[in-house]
Amino acid sequence: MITSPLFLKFIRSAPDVKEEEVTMILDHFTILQVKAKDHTVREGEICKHIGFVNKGCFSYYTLSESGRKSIIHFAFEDWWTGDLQSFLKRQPATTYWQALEEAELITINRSDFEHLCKISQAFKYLFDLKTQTAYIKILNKSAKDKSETAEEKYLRMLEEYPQIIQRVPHYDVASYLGIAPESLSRIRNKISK
Amino acid sequence: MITSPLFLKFIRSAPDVKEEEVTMILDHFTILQVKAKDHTVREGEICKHIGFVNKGCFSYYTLSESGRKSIIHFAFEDWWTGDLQSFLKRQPATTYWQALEEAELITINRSDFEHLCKISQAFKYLFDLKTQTAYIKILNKSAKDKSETAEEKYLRMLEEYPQIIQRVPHYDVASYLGIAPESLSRIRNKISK
DNA sequence: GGCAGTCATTGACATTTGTTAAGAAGTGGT
DNA sequence: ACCACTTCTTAACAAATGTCAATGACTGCC
Repeated sequence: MITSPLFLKFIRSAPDVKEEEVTMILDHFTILQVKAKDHTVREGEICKHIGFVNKGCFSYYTLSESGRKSIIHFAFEDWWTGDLQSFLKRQPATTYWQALEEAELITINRSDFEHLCKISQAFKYLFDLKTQTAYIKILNKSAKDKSETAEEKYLRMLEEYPQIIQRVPHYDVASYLGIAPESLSRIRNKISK
Repeated sequence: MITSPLFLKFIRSAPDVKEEEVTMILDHFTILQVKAKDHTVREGEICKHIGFVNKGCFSYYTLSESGRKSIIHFAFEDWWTGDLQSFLKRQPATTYWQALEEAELITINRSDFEHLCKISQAFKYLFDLKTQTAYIKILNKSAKDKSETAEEKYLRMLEEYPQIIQRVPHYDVASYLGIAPESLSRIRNKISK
């Protein structure tokens, strides 16, 4: 039985959800311990489960043809992990998901997910809302990424996710910002003065 | 009564949808003619309706504090328009939506939308799927935008949306690519050789 | 037809960022 | 404690992009 307060809070945030339904939802999930640097999804594989980050943090990225890593985003506590396209459509994944620290995921597999969506209005609601919110967020981010300089992006990141620079290797932060690690160093140096 | 083949095709793409339900869905929509350069949404306003682009094309963008325009994307035939966050949450919009050509929208207002989602499983399904697909698309795009040069982004845009460069002012294309109009000119000049 | 305004292009120059290489600092394993 | 390895930083130079200014093409209006 899942007891994570973080996850419980998330489930109970659905409108008018009864404890009976909460319990039923929880029953569909499993705890998964992930070691630092392990991948939970790799390109080409079918993503078998999505997971709620109860502890730790993940990066998700793509590799270009030339082998260049491009970090799309990080997932900290309270976020979901997994290649959505691969999970939902049972297609090969196009992204990698890697734990940057020892982590704990609260996971659900594809068939349990489908079943749960059918029997729980609350869970379906939460999932669709999460997708909607994430979509709106990345649209806004996309606009800012186009108009800001690297330094402005870095400062905005510090405001929005001050934990990133502490918990994530700087070369991954640089990739997330779309710049070279050396450029990030320069920017940090300039700011510290 | 809406007769647009494009819109009908979209509605009928829902699984197991009967003609009765299709008719009911259509009844919730209204045709809106939009003149070139008119805005359907402005920052600060509540977005009253979302619209299916039956004809024409739109740009949607944000204005930074310094007044700088930043094009998030374009919407051609078969896309939806409207500030989703504003529409769904009844909050002031953060984006502008502008017709770049004379256009025709098939629109629905907020309360009809809510009603329709409740009475039509098919419509709710189509809307959530559209959001999901758009989300996945922009995630993939976000990754590429970070790792590609401006020239690569321009070439990719030409492959994915060859119509853009014909139908949209180049300074808007440049903004969409996140570069200065002069840089776009240079890239086009270089490629044409 | 002429005029004003907008848009795309070009060139010169400044600024930013990438690349390459080197070294310093930190980390983990034995 | 030592070594190997990774990460971060710095410097010098190259490449890409932004900025500013000027020009020509085009459009719509009177």
